[in-house]
Amino acid sequence: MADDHFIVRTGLVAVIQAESDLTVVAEAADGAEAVNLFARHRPDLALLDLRMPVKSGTQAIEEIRSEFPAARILVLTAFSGDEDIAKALRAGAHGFVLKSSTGEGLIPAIRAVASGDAWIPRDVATRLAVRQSYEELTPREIQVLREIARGKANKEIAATLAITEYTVKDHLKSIMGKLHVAVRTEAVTAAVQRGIIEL
Amino acid sequence: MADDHFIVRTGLVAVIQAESDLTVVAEAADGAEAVNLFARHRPDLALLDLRMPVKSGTQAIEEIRSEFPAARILVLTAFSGDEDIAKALRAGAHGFVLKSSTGEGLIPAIRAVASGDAWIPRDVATRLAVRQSYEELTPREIQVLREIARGKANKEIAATLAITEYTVKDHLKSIMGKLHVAVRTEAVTAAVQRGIIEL
DNA sequence: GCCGGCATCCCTCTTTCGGGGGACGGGAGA
DNA sequence: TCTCCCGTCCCCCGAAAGAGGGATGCCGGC
Repeated sequence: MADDHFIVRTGLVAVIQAESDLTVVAEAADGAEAVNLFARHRPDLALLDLRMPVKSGTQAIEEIRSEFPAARILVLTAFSGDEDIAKALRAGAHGFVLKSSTGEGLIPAIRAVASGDAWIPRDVATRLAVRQSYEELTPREIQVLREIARGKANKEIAATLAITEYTVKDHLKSIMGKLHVAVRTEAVTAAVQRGIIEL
Repeated sequence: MADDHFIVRTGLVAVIQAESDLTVVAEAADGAEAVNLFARHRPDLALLDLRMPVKSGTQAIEEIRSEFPAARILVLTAFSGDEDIAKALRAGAHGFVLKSSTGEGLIPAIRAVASGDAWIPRDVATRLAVRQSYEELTPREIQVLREIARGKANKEIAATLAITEYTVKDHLKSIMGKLHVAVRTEAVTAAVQRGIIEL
């Protein structure tokens, strides 16, 4: 089980240990630790937070799955832009639990994922459907978007990325088209809400 | 003790009950419940999350302090824009604990605040100092800023707020001046980071 | 071998922003 | 009272931004 908040880990342990057939075999505070501990303990299931220092939950999932293809992985997510969830799914997660859920939400998810089923709450599934209404941004576009979020003008972005202002404007056209927005400011807020970039 | 996440509440209870001289007398899942339970139980200390549904932590603090001026209040905050922290302080909080902190961070804070001292971690104090480097936005300015965050053009904002475009531009000038930024997009990101607006 | 997506460059034109100034009524406080 | 801040309106002007076109080279998949 991995989460960077000590309080949350304590809560999870308390909830899980209350079930006679469930045991927490190891606790990690970041993604890298999670990967190491998984290899050492080979648990029936990994419960991972997505936002963690050192190595993100998504990265941890990828590494665990590449080394142990049979690993069962349940993601614990708080606010989570849809982008994070989609990435975690692509990385190989089998289920999601929202941090706001009660023990009655968590325990069945653990049992389901451990026994080989998937577990995707309806609202998470809905957000994934919404997510599909826009296309994926290319790495270059995300790079440009990050600069825009920092308040840079097209000319400045062109200078830092060593391209012309024309190209920056083209990327921006593409970004706004994909996100279905008309101005750069909204492109930034939409991207933040979807978890494409962070502030 | 109040937090909207069941898992967090469970963790807090576990950590606090482990101390022989500390007891959790009541748990609330939102701000309104927190105010009610405080009035019923009159605890030595209230441990409150800032971001809660129904009624925010800050509102809860205000109401508790206005009814029970001697109430001792410790705030539990996760990421927290500086604005939230400053508001909580003005509302009458006596201390702050970061959600990432361990039991060794939480317990001394509880004891300190309960016994009448303040408890402000160094990094929180630093952020407050940073916060003072910009002036407070007026209600009208925040209203304009919210529209800007939604991607509205000055002309559109003027229409929805029933003022002229000149006035919108003037507010925007003032906003950018106060936040020390040069373009509207950066004004939005700066305001979000500081907790002045949300997305 | 062709097609699509990515990244790049280029041009034009209209609209919007952003910065500078000036002005006024109203309310809160020294 | 006088002053400061808020909210409002107004003007000018240069610099961005956004929308429309067209064009090239490269890579990977069918």
